[in-house]
Amino acid sequence: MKLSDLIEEYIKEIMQDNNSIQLRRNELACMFKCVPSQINYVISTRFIPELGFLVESQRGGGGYIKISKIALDRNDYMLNLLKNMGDNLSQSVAYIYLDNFISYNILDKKVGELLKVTICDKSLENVENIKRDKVRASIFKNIILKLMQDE
Amino acid sequence: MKLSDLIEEYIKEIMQDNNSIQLRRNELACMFKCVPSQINYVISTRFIPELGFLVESQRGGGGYIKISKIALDRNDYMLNLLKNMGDNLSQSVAYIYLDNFISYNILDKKVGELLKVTICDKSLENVENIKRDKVRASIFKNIILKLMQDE
DNA sequence: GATACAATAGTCAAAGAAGGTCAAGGTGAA
DNA sequence: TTCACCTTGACCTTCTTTGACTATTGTATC
Repeated sequence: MKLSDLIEEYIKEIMQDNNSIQLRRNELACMFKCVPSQINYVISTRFIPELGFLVESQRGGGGYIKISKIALDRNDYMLNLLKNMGDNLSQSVAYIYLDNFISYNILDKKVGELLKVTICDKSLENVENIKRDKVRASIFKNIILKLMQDE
Repeated sequence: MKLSDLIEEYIKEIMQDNNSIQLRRNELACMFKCVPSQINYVISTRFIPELGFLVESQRGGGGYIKISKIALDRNDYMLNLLKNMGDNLSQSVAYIYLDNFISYNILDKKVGELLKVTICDKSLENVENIKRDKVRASIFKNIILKLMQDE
């Protein structure tokens, strides 16, 4: 398993019983025997707003990184996504959105995984590379619309 | 015996007790003293959907190739479709297939309707007209595979 | 209060670690 | 000989790890 995954797991572990935690970046880096910026990498790829996390930090003596779970209303979330996602969507970001749908019980896990398949690079292999993210965005928007309609 | 056959045999061997395995491409290539792309060749010629396999992969550090068996016997209808549907699929025929899936209880009605959205003409509006049915077929095949995945 | 220093965290680009694609050339059976 | 299949290597894309450099904040000193 990758270092980043381990760090992610560790943080999620200690967040299990807390909606909000505070970390010392250097301490964590030391604990996992990596450079401090690795922690930033983990946070910026796995504790993003799209996944329902809010990150705040403070530099200087006594500095910290604070991670909180934020409560999202499902419709607000989807509407927000629709408005802000733009016309292009990469596979990895799409997966993050779908994982988020799963964790907010908007989608059943199996259905979420099935939807990943409909927008993965492999399914879209016949679309030219440059247009792939655009097509994916279009499919994804229509999925959202359908999900909102079913409400 | 050819190298490709040996590699195929090896993979099938370790799949005997597992419906799903993960490989490291380079490791395997090293083990068989061949170039890594040979592994791709083996996979793309011998672990294809028509033969009952689903392949997923991840690049980058900690990357992998995952091969799963799909449940062939349980899914005659879908397998048949997969083999016979060809490389192009119109929206209307796709809808018929999905409706069939629903009536055979392969899919929940809601999920089926959601999947229709992912392959409808509107979702694929950014794909050139001539290529649309081809892209749809690709997405559809991947949906079938995922549905048949034996996990 | 201003200044300097120490203690944090952030940014970004390069290097590393996978896997993917494609086309050219090799090989063997019909 | 030909054709289908196999093997190889150069080049591409994606994700992770590392480190040099930067920015901010708290604290001690003047």
